[in-house]
Amino acid sequence: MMHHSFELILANIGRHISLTAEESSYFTQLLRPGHYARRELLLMEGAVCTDFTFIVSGCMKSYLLDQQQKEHILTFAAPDWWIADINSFITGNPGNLFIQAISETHTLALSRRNQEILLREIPKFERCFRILTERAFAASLQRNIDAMSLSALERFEKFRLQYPYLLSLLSDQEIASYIGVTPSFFSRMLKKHHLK
Amino acid sequence: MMHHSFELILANIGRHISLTAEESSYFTQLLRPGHYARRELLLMEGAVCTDFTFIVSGCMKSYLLDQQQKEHILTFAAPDWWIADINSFITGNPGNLFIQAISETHTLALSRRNQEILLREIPKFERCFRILTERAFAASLQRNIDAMSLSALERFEKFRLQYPYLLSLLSDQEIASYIGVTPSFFSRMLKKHHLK
DNA sequence: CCTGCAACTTGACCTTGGTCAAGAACTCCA
DNA sequence: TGGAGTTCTTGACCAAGGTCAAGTTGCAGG
Repeated sequence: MMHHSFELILANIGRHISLTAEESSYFTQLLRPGHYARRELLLMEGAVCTDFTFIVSGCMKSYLLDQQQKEHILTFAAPDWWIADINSFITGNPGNLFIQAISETHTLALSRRNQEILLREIPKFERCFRILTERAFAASLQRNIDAMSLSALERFEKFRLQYPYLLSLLSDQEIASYIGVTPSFFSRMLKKHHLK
Repeated sequence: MMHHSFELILANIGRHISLTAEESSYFTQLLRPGHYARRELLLMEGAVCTDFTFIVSGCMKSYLLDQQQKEHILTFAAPDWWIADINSFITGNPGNLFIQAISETHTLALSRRNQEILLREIPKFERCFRILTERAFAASLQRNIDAMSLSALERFEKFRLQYPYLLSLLSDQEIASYIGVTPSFFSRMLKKHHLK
């Protein structure tokens, strides 16, 4: 069963580079399994994000609180995705994001220190992380584009087409926060367009 | 003088990895110098972005036109920065961004093909591009956060503090587009707050 | 030096989405 | 199974920022 829990992450990595059996086990032994209850925090504002975290099951979100303590969701992470406060992770400085479990979640964490060891011992992981980062970067740019050029309704339509799986896991508030509107406006919008 | 034109890019790379003299010259010979007049396009919507482009002097912007043909600026690139339509570059599909020179600009282009050769011949460049991408990714996430949690005025204040150098090169329309407001609102905002 | 276009400004009005507060509807355990 | 907290909905009102069009200013090229 130990073996079983690494299947998803090895498949994830295997999409970008191929590993021998030894390399795979070297890699997996650098991972730290974690378990979070619904609403449990993985990271708090002001803490240094020391881990790059892979979601095995469940779902997490990263968000920040603005000056008025309003929550703004930056990303969701479903199974087979990674989550971190990248800015804090790469600089080593305290971050301003919270990361929280939306439902009961199993994770595998790769610490900064272990990532360095991994990259030194198996340099082809550089390639893997480059590709993962490129994709996440492209997704983030697209979100900037959408925020600038689409209406709230269009952003929601796009979200539901792109992440139908997440829709069922999230509260309306969370979807509203992600697309960048208030819960009350979101509720009105759904009603007006008979989307619920 | 050939040598001189590579100093900036070698310093840029040198911030992340160290290269021998041979590696440096292997790298620079994979670069294609380019020159663009003010307003000249480096990339058009619908074209495949085949190059990762380094700005030696001058300034460029990437932008898209929305359904109503309104321009939205995604990024600026001053000297010592890279610019590309990352999504098109990594997928090889036609992109939806334009890249255009704001002033007369000298560039060094690394094509996708040459990047592959470079990564194969000198694998430590994987690390370099991973780090460059991570930083660009962190900047993009921060922009998402700012778009969600700051007012137009706050976004402008942040922009002028962060990129004072760009302020002098850009028209008000371009700044307005980048911070995500119309030129007329931007003009009113400056006046209201005595910012000009 | 002048002209013609591009950039900026401004007025009047409009739209999208926010605020605050109160009520209705879930749910999750004890 | 029955509260106690969430979450969702809704009304009345508000504010940030957009639209359109008409000036004005500025400046680059002939």
